[in-house]
Amino acid sequence: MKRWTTGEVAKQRNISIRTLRYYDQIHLLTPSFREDNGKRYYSEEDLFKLEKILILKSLSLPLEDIRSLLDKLSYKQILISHYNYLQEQLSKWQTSLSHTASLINMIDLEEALSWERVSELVRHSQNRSKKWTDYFQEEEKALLEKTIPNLSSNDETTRQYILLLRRMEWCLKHNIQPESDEGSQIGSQLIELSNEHFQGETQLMEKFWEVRKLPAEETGLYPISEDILDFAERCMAYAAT
Amino acid sequence: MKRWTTGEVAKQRNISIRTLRYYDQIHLLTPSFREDNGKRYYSEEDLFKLEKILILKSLSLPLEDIRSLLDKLSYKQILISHYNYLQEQLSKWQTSLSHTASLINMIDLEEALSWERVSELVRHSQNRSKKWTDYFQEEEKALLEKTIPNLSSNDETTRQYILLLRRMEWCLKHNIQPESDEGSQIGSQLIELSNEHFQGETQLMEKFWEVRKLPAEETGLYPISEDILDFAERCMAYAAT
DNA sequence: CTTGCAGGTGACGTAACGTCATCTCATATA
DNA sequence: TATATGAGATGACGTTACGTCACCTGCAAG
Repeated sequence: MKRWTTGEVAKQRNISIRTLRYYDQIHLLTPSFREDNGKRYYSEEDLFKLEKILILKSLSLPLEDIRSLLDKLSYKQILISHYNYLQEQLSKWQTSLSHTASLINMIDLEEALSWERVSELVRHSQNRSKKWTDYFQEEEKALLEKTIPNLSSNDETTRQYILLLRRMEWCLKHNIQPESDEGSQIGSQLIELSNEHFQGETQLMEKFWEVRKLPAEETGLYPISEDILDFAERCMAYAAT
Repeated sequence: MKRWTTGEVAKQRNISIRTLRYYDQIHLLTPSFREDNGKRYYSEEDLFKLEKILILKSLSLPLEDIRSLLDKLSYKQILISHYNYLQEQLSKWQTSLSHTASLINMIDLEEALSWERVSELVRHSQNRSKKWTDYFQEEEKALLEKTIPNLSSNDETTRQYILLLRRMEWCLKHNIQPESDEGSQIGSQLIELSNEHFQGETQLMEKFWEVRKLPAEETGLYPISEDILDFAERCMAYAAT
């Protein structure tokens, strides 16, 4: 019966030897064999168990929960709770990301950072933090019924639009006409985007309007005026020449 | 000149007293005044600084970085690095989320958990972890050029479609006809979704095809067959009656 | 005089290891 | 044969941003 040393297992599964020793220490994964000198040897069964552990770890489950999962196998309950937890985390990181992007863009536009302004928006969307055990009482329906509104507006297309919107704002501020190199660039990018995901002017504008609500509502920054839509149309007209 | 005690500040900014003491301890925010008995008193200026700290903290910046940001003010560099870091984190959580959803769905379908199968997909998308200092060398262009592909397919619409796809798969497996209550439900939800985001059959199918590549590619599970598209059409036809 | 409250200071605990420093044992080499 | 090397083992401390004791103090109310 083949047995593997810590080093071998570590290399195989691409984890550190320390990790294996730690798992032994907390009795998550105890090797089947131990030589007199203390060397650990892992059986095939052990490797299988390790496999499970790594999978569950990849779900960002805490090791303690993994341990109870491994034998008690009340999979579903715990996985659903975990799913809800992940969503919360995700939206938290998502908020951080969009705030960070906002700050970067503010710097880009060489505005002084107006802390009061940013402060507002941050405090507005402050995350009341829960622990994932809190979700434990929720029933399974949570999975199916739960909508994920905080992720709804973060596809690549939207981001591209936002970037363009910012650029156009900058142009307006600096009195740069749509009939310029910059305007032509913006226009052609708008057209490209529109070709990529839509096929008619109508739908582009529709998307535009959808996006338009975004920055004011979600980031609290850069409310977008009619001027910009006008500017956009002129850019595209100019770029089309 | 007004001065605030720890308790007052804590209540105002909705943080714990311990947090304030900790910030004092690590010299992140030292109150301007100190009574003989040791009581801390914060000035208006202190509150302003605290405000900045809380904002930066909401970007999930580590406190040490916040400290250096507060005076050295090399905002942009550090924010961009941080932005990249957040993206990495986000995609990591995203992966966890979709893996978790996959596992839950496997349980839903009452299949035995085939660890080997899941193992494959987990190992396939194993995150080589970097530290966010690694990004520090990247230039500013990273922000503009960086695409965000790992988020591109996680809007609400897509998720709804995926849920419906799973349900239809389940129906096919259990020989439930599109001309049934279940089928009618699915059909009307499909129509609703389609009305919500598109206005024609053509575009619905387009989106469908786009989504179709998803599960096989991203989750590695449940490759979707022509049968399902057929099933979908019949559901919608039935629901329309 | 006691009670309560609002403040203070250590000190330990947390999750999942990374990173020493130090030790043992077996093998390969000079 | 003496020794250098490598692969293993075992503590023990460090990490982050605080939460949570235990215990002390000063001040006003009952």
